[in-house]
This record gives sequence, structure tokens and C-alpha cells, in this order.
Amino acid sequence: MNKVHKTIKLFGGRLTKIKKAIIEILLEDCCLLTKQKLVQRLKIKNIKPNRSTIFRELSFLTKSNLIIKNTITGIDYYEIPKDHHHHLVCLGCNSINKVEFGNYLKKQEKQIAKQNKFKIINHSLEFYGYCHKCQA
Amino acid sequence: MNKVHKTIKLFGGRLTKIKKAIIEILLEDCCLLTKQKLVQRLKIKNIKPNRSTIFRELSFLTKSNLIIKNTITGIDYYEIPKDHHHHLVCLGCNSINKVEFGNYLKKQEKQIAKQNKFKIINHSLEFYGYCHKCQA
DNA sequence: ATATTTGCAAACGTTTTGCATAGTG
DNA sequence: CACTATGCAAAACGTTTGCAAATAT
Repeated sequence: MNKVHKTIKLFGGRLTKIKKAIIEILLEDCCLLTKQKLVQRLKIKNIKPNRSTIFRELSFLTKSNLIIKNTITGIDYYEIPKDHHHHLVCLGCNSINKVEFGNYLKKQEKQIAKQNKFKIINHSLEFYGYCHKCQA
Repeated sequence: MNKVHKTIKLFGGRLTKIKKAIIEILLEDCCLLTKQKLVQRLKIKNIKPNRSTIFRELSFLTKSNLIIKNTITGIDYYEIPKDHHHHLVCLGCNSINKVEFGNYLKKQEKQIAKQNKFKIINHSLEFYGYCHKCQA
């Protein structure tokens, strides 16, 4: 949480109760958190911020690369870069599941970074298709 | 375009002037088309549909898997599954560039499909980071 | 003490909806 | 002919903004 604080300061922000709570929630359950779910989780912690505050905090944390926003089938999901993984997205029922992949793309990343003079911070990989139930 | 027509019928739709034009535009310039750009391209073809028609057509074509909607840094991009490729997304200037990758993920796809009883239709892979100019 | 954060209410833009008419198969 | 697609206007929705008060450093 010290590194987080540093990054926040670097981007001209302050480590408020809400920022801290959002980071904590994402660290606990790091994957596929929607705005709705986030609000629920905050409520449990007795934090009930205004709508605009949520927007502002998520925007700040995303811009400072502390969290990642990933829009899948039109819905915004937030995650924290930890336990890196990918997603299986069902086009039938819109369910999303994690897939572990190892660090299979590490080699490719280095190559691509070099070839394009591009500093890669992270990546996202989604497989779209139909889950077992929806293959009917 | 015959296969397209078939798919459209399968999903209870009709091959209208607008559907045809959207598919054609995406086939010509298959990558990263925004709604705005699409409207521009249609105008050149002397097709000036109502806003709601655009929404409805894009929604229909996406649901029938004829085109793909990919939201990157908050902006919706439409593509057609052709000349498969991936993206380098700059978090500094929001520029997006193609990366060719070979069919490197084919093996993985098959394995993942088998392990999860999941029928993969396509995938999207984005590398986020900073382009040469924005690394300052 | 100074600058950021917050809640509130209003403004804004995008997307969706209902309906009558036009167009497709 | 039956059914889908379209344009229009209104409604609904999510997001952004300006400001004064509260809070963090």
C-alpha cells in the first residue's frame, strides 16, 4: 500500500478512504469487478460515496495505471494487475470465466516491444465463443 | 456476400442497403472503425441513415457475429473477422496500431477449447503501454 | 495553509424505445 | 402479403461538470 500511495502522489492525488478501499477490494477479489459490485462492496465497508465520486476515483486510478479498465461485451470491468490471467467470454449467456495461461506471452511481449519501440505495461486477452451450455 | 446473407436470414434479418454497405466498408478497411467514421463512409456512398438505425444495425450485426465490437480505452471499434491481428494501445496518446502475430495462439486456442468445453469463435489481444513518443 | 476530494444538482451526450411508414423476401 | 427496417421524436440512461463545504498533506 506504500507503493500505491507513492503512485497516487506522483499523479497529484491523495490516499483517501475511498481510494484505499477500492484498491483493497480489488486486491481481495481481483477480477471482473463492475461499478455496481464495487458500490456493493463499499457499502459493506460502510462507505457510501456519491455517484460522481465513484466515477472520479475510478477515472483517477485508471489514469494512474493502478487499476485496469476492461470493457467486455459493453460492460466495464475493473481489475488490478495481479495474478495475471485471461478470459473466456460466452457470446450466448455473457458469462465470463478466467483462464490461466502461464506467462506464455512474455516472449512475444519482449519481441513486440523491441520491434515497435513500445513499452508494454500489460495486456488483455479475451477468447470469445460459446460455453458448454450455450452450444445448443 | 452470400454467406453473409445466409447468416443474416438465420438471425431473422434482411440484407438491406445499409447492412450491405456496412459489411462492404468493413471489408475494405477492416480495422478499428468507429461509429463516427462509419457514418462518414456511408455518407460518401450516399447513405445517410438515422442515428437509431446505425445503433440497430451495429447491434444486429454484432449479435449475429458478422462483425466484432471491441471497446478500447472507452471507445467502441468495429471490425470484421478477416486478416486477424492484434493491437498496440498507447496509454499516453491513445493511438492504436496493428501488430501481426502469426497464428501463434491457434495451439493454445485448441487446448483451451478442449479443457473448458468452450467453442472459441475468435479472440482479441491488446497490448497496453507507451509508444516511442510518449515514453518521455 | 493549501490543494485535493466530496456531495449535490444540473447539464450533457449517447443509447433506447414506440410508433407510423417504407421496403424486403 | 407478411414481416422486417427505417425515420422521427421522446424518453431513459450513464457520465460529466461547477460549485461550496469537507478533508488530506
